[in-house]
Amino acid sequence: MAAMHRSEHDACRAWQLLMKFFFAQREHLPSSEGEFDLSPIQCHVLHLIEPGRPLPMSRLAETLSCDASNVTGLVDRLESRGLVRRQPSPEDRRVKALQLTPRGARMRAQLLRRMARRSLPLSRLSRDKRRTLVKILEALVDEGSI
Amino acid sequence: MAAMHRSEHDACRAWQLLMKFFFAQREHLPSSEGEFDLSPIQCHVLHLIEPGRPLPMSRLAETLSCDASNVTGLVDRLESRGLVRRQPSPEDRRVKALQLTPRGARMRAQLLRRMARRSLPLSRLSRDKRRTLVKILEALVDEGSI
DNA sequence: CGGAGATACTTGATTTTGTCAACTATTTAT
DNA sequence: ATAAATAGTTGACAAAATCAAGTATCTCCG
Repeated sequence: MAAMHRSEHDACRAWQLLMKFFFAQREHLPSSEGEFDLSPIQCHVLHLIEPGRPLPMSRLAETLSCDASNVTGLVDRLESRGLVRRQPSPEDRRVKALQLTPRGARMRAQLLRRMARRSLPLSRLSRDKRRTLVKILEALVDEGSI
Repeated sequence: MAAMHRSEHDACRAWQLLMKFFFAQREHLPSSEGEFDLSPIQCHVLHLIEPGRPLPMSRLAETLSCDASNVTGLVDRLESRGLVRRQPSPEDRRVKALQLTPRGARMRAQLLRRMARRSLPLSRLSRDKRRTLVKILEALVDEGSI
């Protein structure tokens, strides 16, 4: 620890903080407020499927860094609640793309609104910090290359 | 979505990016490289127990925003691997404080070193950005108040 | 002092997440 | 045309998470 370079130390610290934030944030997730009955992961999946932008299951597995069979299970549960639909792709009949049902889209919108609301840790940041954070994270997640 | 204020939009985006980063990160976790046989959560718990700083199980449950019984299970598994010890507190005989065993401390150190080195996305950031990120996350997680 | 209520942790039942290996169907590449 | 790769599913199972109920201990108040 003492022998750690400054840059290493920062990377390490950033990792720890991100993990802490991840867990801390679950407390504020709509899931724990009863009105939705969604787990944190289900919330995240709903967030990842943008309305009108079908998402192949394989891409979801990639984004979640998990096994494809896990995605099958996640989607099974979301589908059984009528939030998501599997749509077979015309170009490649192996792939099934995920689409929000109208109910799923409504739920997602509610979710986003709820997460953005006041008094959550994120909204307590100054505007500048929030914009800076977004920029740094965009670089990290490397969304530009998609 | 269209009706969302700019600040809400940023908070929302930051939330999505943080979640994405969290999942992307798991791919690079030591757990998935075989040499340790620890799940991401076990890594995080190990990270949270600082050597020489016994951590009451209730505080761990708080930090993880989860039920106490979940912590019991997590600690059971870590204890059975000889990484962690439950130490009954002398002042309050209800609480059990978690301590790293020598083996646990070694594992934790390795973990930190490994997390800092690796070609993680984090190390691609400039030094300045990394420092800024750490500062903003500290504000988010509100560690100052501890 | 003594009991009421709060707190820390455990146990048992149950659901959800997550992994792996094996399988089907389809596509790509040789 | 065949072989190899890819997308998804299934089944078996471990790990993570929740809830309700229970034990032990502590705190506080009359």
